[in-house]
Amino acid sequence: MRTPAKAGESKGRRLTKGGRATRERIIEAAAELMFHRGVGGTSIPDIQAAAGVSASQIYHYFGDKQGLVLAVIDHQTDTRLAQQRPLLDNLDSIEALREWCDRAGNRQDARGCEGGCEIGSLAGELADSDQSARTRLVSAFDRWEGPIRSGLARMQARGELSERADTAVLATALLAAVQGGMLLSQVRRSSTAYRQAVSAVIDHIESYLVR
Amino acid sequence: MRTPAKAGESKGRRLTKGGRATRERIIEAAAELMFHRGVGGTSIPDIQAAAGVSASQIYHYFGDKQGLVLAVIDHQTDTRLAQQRPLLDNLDSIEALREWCDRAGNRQDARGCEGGCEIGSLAGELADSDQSARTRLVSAFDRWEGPIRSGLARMQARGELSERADTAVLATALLAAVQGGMLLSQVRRSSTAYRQAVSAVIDHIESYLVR
DNA sequence: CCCAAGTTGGAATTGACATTCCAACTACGT
DNA sequence: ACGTAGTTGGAATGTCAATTCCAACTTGGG
Repeated sequence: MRTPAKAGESKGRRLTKGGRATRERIIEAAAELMFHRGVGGTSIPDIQAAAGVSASQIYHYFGDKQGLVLAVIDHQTDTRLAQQRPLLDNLDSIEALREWCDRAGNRQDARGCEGGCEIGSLAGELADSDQSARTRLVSAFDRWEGPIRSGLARMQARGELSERADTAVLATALLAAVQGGMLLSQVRRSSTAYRQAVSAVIDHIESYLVR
Repeated sequence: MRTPAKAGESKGRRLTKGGRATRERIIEAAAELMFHRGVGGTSIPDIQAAAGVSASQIYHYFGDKQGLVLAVIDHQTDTRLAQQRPLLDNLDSIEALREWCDRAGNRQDARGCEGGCEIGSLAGELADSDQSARTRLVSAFDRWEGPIRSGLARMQARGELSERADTAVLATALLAAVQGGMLLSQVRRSSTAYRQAVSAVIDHIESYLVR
């Protein structure tokens, strides 16, 4: 017996090929707008115009604005992580860590340091106001931090990283440096702070290298 | 010859004792609300109710909502920095750094990890949408980072910190760790990430200690 | 005491936004 | 081909926010 599946929840929902495409188009347009103007600064009419759809379509596929926001969080998480692979899955050397961080810095420069981290921005705006959004953001950060920790753990298992190193803590510290660095860069319109913050933490990780 | 001073700009403006009090009351109520609900989530009517003033008073003292937001940024910056003194002005030992960071962590716990950094939250929301807000946020972060760097520089001048240490970079890294750590803590509702992130950077600074 | 300037209340205006509704249209399995 | 279910357009609704206005009240200096 299938759950009735309220409108807007894609689970168990039947979508035609066109429907799926429309749904995607809406999410992408919304993600883009929300990244640049914030969730609160992005209205449904804005999204309608950007995606070229009517209001009823948005409500048909997402139920309400909050539903759309949740979908945007998941979409940004998937997209961002996919973008970082395969680097993200091979962070098991200092060079790999530096390369990975450097890529994000270049990306930030490429867009003139406008906007910070796609996930971090959503987090700052939604963490306190939307409980279900916060939950998804928790898992977004977990999905991000996991591969970092795994890479460090592999280095440690191979004996390259001292046993004294707490890979979980180091992974958290690096993710925090990325987030904080991005925020400072966004405000200062220069990727320098990001690069310095991240580099300092990697230097610290490097200090745990064996021999 | 005095500039005409448009309404809402306090410079050169004549305020009675009561006027100044009202102005302060509005800023404080607005700061509180904006911290909890975000700038976009805080309406003028909300502020009216919280401060116990009428709409005309807000517009009389600040011109428009943006003017009020700018005042809130400055207020939060002043308040936050004042709150951290005298610790902030004496960050010239590893213990002092740890103590200072620890205080912020306890503060975060005390409020159940709701809300992140007062300045960082404003930064995330306003950096891309309000140019003049961004400018003030730049100076807010500079006023914050300055004392950190000064403390480190003093340690270095005293010969406690290696010449190889770049105090400016380390100060930026620490501030970024604070910001990123606060964001993660806010999302995860646990100060652990903040403490770990900040602790890792201080460990790194410690590695530059001479002998 | 008297006026100019500062302060306040509260209603009115204007516009936008989230959301709903329903009628028309289309795809697809049987 | 047929009908159910999915899809779409676009107008209508109700709410609420930002801002303006103006008249009345207070204060402080001369």
